[in-house]
Amino acid sequence: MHSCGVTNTAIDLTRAARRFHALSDATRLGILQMLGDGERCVCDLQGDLDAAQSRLSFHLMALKDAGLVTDRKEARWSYYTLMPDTLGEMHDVILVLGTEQSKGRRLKILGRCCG
Amino acid sequence: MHSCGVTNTAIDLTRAARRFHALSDATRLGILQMLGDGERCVCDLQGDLDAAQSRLSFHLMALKDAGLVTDRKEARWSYYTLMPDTLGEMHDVILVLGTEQSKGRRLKILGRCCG
DNA sequence: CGAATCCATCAACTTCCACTGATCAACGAG
DNA sequence: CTCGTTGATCAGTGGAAGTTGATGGATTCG
Repeated sequence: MHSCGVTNTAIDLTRAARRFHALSDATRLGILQMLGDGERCVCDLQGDLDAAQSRLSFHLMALKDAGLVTDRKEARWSYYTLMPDTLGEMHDVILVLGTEQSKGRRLKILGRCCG
Repeated sequence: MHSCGVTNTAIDLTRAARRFHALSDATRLGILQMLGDGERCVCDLQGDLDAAQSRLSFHLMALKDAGLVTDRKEARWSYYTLMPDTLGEMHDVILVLGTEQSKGRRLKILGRCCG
């Protein structure tokens, strides 16, 4: 699946583009950052990100469509969580992008990782 | 700078968003993929990506603005090259996003990487 | 039940992107 | 010098994406 094994892998560019689009907004990145600490309900995010409710809902939907988060309803609240595997896939796409054929460059990008 | 060391690092979300935006288009990802094999002139890309010249120019500009590629002029031609460090930074942003405070989750995303 | 909270959804509007076709500057070749 | 090639840039256009404010459904609490 997604490992640092960076195989040849013909990437689905359209799919990847859609996902990167989900990351191309500061509000959405802010949401992901908060979710990095664990599950959050919308009202929490609303307070911390100082965003109108409908705006937040819009961005959460975008993240959900991209497969970057999931939601869960409990009582009145909707809780959102990261889907770490998707971030993992995207991380791999970036690695592959910089490297395709050249193993040498790959290691350079990886830095001291996977050394 | 960008290493798998994934430090705390307050990320500049706006800057990151702008960069991810550059990756949010299949044509641009295609360009990056081709540049993974090494420097290319615009006319090469044009042939292989089957894109109109002004369209290509537009996307190359977007990639350049995002710091993902550089260009070099020689005679009649413009040659474009990847800037691997920028891809490296973005790769780190993704890692940090999934992790912020939680070291445990970080390792999970990294998979077998960084042991 | 009635009031309040949480959140998704909708319509209206604005802003931003991507694409096309045209033009133009730079360069090299004949 | 003239012509063909390379590629940047520009104006115009259609459509997608983001924002706001309002509405309504679901749920909880008094």
